[in-house]
Amino acid sequence: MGNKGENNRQRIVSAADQLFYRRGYNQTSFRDISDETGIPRGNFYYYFKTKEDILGAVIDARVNAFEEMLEACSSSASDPRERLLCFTNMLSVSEDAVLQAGCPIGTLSSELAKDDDAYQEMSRAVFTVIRQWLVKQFNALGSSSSDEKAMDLLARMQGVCVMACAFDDRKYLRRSLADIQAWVNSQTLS
Amino acid sequence: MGNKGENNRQRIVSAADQLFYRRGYNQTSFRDISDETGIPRGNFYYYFKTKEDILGAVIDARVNAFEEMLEACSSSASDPRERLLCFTNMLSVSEDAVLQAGCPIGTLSSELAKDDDAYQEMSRAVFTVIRQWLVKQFNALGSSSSDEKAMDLLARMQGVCVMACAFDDRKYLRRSLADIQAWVNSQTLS
DNA sequence: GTCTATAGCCGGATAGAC
DNA sequence: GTCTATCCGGCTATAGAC
Repeated sequence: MGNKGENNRQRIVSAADQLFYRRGYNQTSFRDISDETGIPRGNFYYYFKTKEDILGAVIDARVNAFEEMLEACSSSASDPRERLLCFTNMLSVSEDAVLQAGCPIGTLSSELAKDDDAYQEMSRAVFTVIRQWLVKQFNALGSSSSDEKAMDLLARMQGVCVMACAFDDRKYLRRSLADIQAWVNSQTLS
Repeated sequence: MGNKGENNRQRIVSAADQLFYRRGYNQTSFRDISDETGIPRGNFYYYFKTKEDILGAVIDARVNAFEEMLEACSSSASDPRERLLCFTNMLSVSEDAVLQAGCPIGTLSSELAKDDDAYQEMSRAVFTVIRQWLVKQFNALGSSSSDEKAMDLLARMQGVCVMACAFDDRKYLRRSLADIQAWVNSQTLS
């Protein structure tokens, strides 16, 4: 009952997470994950039944990571606008990664939409966690149609990621984040 | 000197175009294109040296198709706002496809960003054609910072495509297109 | 639990007959 | 120009020793 196995499992998920982001799910092979972790290819099947199962574990890990991040934003301020700014600031913290590979959630979702349908529903979970948290913040601001605003904010950030990555344009990314944050600040507390 | 060869070449590019859109570039095999066209796999190498060359031809075809489409929008109206609305209406015309596979330009760009760098620059060409046309229209409206507005409009449309596809949400897509078009209409002719 | 070897399949690419 | 047969390598997945 040692937890060495759990360590290895986590290391596989963590490496797969990074690789799925930087190369894409379909373009990441077991060999890549093996090279990254030093764990032999054959061992993966002790922890996971299929590659799809690894994808599921990666998505679970991302859901957890975003839940923690959103919780941290919730804790960092009581003003919902401040919380929303904390969330959008992700685009600044991850600037280099966004320019190179886009948004991890958006690009995975777009990729999986072209594979089997079951995959796409898995990836939607990450968006859903964020969407619901955003709805809470807009509700706290007394907004009408909070879900629409949540979707609008998500869409705006996704669009900025797509374009910033497509043109590898750091200035555009920074300007657009500033625009988004100005919009958030304009959301009045009724 | 028959043009039968040119026909086959076009049929390959056309089938590849569709498949790259619906399944992704990396997930489309020569076998897929062969099944779709009835042209044997081996023949592809008479028309193209590598799969990458087929990608190049597909991107060229898309550039041409968008140039024609934008030209049609230019011809359809003299009011730049009307022209911009004509362009954004693409999201309505391609509703089903967008819900299933996202934006053909954006998703290809995101996919290729994770492959070799050279690929990504190829795919940027399609965005660039549209971007320049949009700048012209905003200039005609007397806008300041037309390029920023062009990028903002593109980003907004990209974001809507990502989210509409992720949630397979037709209502959201329609509402967001209406929002975008309202924004276009609010761009005053100075 | 860990590791090696390998099966079985499919990918892009090539050779060469017609 | 068209088509078939095939090479070679990489992929996921499995078998089985330790």
